[in-house]
Amino acid sequence: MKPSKTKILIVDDHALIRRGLADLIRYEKDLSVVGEASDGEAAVAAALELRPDVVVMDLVMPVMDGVESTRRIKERIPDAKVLILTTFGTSADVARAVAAGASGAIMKDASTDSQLAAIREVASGGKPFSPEIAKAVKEEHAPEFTDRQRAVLEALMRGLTNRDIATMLNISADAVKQHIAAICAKIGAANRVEAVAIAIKRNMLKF
Amino acid sequence: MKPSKTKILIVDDHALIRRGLADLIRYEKDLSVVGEASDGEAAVAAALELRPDVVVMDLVMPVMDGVESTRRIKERIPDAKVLILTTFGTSADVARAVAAGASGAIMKDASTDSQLAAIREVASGGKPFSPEIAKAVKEEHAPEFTDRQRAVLEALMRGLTNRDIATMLNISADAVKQHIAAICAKIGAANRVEAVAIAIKRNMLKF
DNA sequence: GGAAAACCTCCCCAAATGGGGAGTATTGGA
DNA sequence: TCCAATACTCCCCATTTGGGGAGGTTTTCC
Repeated sequence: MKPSKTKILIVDDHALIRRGLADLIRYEKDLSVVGEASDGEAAVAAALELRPDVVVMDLVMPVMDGVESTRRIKERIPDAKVLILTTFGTSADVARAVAAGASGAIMKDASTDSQLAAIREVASGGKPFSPEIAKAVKEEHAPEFTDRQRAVLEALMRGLTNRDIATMLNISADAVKQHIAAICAKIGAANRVEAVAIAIKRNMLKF
Repeated sequence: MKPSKTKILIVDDHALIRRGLADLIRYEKDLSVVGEASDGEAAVAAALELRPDVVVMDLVMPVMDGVESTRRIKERIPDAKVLILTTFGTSADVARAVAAGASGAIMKDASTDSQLAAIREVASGGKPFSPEIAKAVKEEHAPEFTDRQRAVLEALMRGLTNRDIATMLNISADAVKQHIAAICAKIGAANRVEAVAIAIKRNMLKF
């Protein structure tokens, strides 16, 4: 019996990405794809059944996203390592996925060599991060919004005025103004318009 | 000599997607990957050299995007068919790519079967579109912006005031207001804030 | 216990915005 | 040729906004 291969579960809603990754891993002697899943919920089920060493996980998926799926997998199988595969280095979701138990994150457009290296690194207990992601996480320093700020931002996105938002949240219009000022200060926007643009760009808002 | 295979050029900045697509095509007797490119500029050069029958083209890429690359390839090699491979069915870029000469468009998250079918269909002169894309293109009915409106929208996104934009474009602030009103009317936004949010969501703005 | 952060109230005021209306010029298609 | 669309000018006026400042509460963390 040869030394056992690292068992990998691939989770991505794009068949092409799954196929690319599987093909990439196929030629590696120490790695082996044991299963694939196309959404977060299926990933949890597959992980429970297949007991992979490493789960390569996309973030944006239907049914259940990568963050929630990571959380559930780590809850039930703490030994499984999760490597996030992301398109956007600037996403706050990466930080949330790490908080949920992910061991590392790599860009989808990184070289296949560095992707393989990242898989091996999480397998051996390391915490690999793409330079872009490390930079983004460090620089942005999680300028996370409070619940209130997020609620205001979502209302702004829908074109509501301060008065509308105030009514919706049962607070005064002045309070809304202060929330908006806090949001702008936090992300360096000149006004509500830029604030919404920046928040959407940085994936800080669901839509 | 067997009947010649359809020659395919793969253009995508994600190595995993290129690999997935190449692996997908490898097992098809009538199709053959003759080359790959990771950006729009390289795609033009590769197309000129390799003379592919079909170019499978991503839209979002560094250096030169898929729309411009499609335009240049069709200019020089009118016989080459371009099949757009897109993540977002709602993108106005798809409509622009078709205007630039693309023969069809398929979603990245479609089944591999339908992706292969789309490749064969463009090769034989057809115009395949994913149901989502056809629907989006039809429903949205191309609420395309004029150049002016796009310029204003991009300025709004950066948090500029009407006066700032007026100065930038060398027009009056009132003209800017009218452009904004036209934008809002076109996409059904209540004000500039929602307009920016909608435009970004629908991928009508580069950022 | 005290500082910090989040959240809220009210006030004032200047600037920005949005919604009218009224008119001119240019362009491109029916 | 005329109509529609685009693009611009100016005007008025009500509403919205941003930026102050000056309080108050609660929760959380050191």
